[in-house]
Amino acid sequence: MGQISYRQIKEDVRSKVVRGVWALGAELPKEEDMAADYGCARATVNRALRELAEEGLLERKRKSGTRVRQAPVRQARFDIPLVRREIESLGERYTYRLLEREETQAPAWLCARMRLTRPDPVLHLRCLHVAGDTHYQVEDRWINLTTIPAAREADFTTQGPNEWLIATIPFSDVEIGFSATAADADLARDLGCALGDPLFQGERSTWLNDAPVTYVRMVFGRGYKMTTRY
Amino acid sequence: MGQISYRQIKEDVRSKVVRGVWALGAELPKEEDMAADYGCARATVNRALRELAEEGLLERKRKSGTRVRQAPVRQARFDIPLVRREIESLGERYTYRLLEREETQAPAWLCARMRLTRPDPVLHLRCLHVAGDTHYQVEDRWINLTTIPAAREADFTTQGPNEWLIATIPFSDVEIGFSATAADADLARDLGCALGDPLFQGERSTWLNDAPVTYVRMVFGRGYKMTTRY
DNA sequence: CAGTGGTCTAGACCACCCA
DNA sequence: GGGTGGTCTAGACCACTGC
Repeated sequence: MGQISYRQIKEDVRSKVVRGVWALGAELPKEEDMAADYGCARATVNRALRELAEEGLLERKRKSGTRVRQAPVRQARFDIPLVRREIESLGERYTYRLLEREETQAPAWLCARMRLTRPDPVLHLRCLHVAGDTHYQVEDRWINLTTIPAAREADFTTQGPNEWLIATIPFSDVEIGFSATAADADLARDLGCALGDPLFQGERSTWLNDAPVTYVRMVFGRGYKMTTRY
Repeated sequence: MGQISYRQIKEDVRSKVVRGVWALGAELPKEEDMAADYGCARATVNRALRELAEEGLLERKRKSGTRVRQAPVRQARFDIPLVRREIESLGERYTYRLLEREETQAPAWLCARMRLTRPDPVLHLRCLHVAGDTHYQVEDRWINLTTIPAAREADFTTQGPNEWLIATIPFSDVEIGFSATAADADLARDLGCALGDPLFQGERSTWLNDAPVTYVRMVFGRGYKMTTRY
């Protein structure tokens, strides 16, 4: 007879919840008893239950025990891949183009986004990522030159700033947000859509130990949908 | 002297990566050696490294060892709370209104979304979630009456279908997606925005062991942004 | 204060996978 | 084939928290 794995226990518990054996809010046996039932060590049950709790299915408290969450926390995990990889994994040819490059001082709205107290010098890049013939994403990138002076010397005409940054700078904190926006004249031109079209956009600010690194606004072509399953 | 915890090891490793002690792509010592360095059991190091790998910072392979990911997988986790809780946590008063209710057969596009082979009978609800005075979200809900016949008897005039479903039906599989859409006449009226305004929307399909449960389209009021940090 | 989960240990065997 | 991570065990002590 083989040992039971924590994965099997996870599946078994999940199934019992889904089948209604354990209703929402119901209390599960304590780890020790479950270990005896499964004929395994408590640590094995512990790992299974701990991971299910992390996934949001269970709720655990010392002393009071383990119960099925009343309102399962529905948390979604999205992979945020490199645009290039995303496009290549679609089977399309990836093309990159630098549209604009300027050195300037951080405008007020950017100071707010990057939590700057002074208008630091920044490198502003505007890039286009193309999938096959489709204009896939416009990347509006702002790099803090006080934190990352090396960005001044980098060549962004063949490699996107995202890839350069990832390969060069580690980061410690990230703030990310998704929303809808209307295509302005620039976006309509660069993404090949109509003025005012609704577009999906992501914004991300990155810090390295409180030092502001970069802010990026990624606007996707019409009809883009960010999906996941679990 | 106290024992070292797996959390401390996680922080230490994270810090070494961020400080560049271990560069991107670099190989870490093997678990056994690290355990000796930290003066703890291998299982403790294992848990720390395993979790860091799960978070996307490290990459582990049997035989070849543990290395720092070249392109840290940037995965974002979003909590998908109940609208009511989301609004209440903003300190606003939550109001709910049922706008429309009809029993019908699943149209073709819905069959595709819910992976139906036949046009099952469905309950279609259109609801409004209000935060204070602001029209926060329009919920377009379709419940499969073959899978969930009890929905026919449920009263959705005071409680939103989302809350009812969560309290009533477990689920096993979820597909979720976010995108941008333009306000049509109905949305403009219900959300109090202009025709054609760009709106952020989420869609979610849910199954219970391959049985289609529900599909929902949630369209948020102007300017909504879904954010997270890590 | 007592019960339950949280974590650590020391050791073992196994599975995978690169060389 | 051998090295590395993956997992399990049996036992221990601890930390939190409801009673």
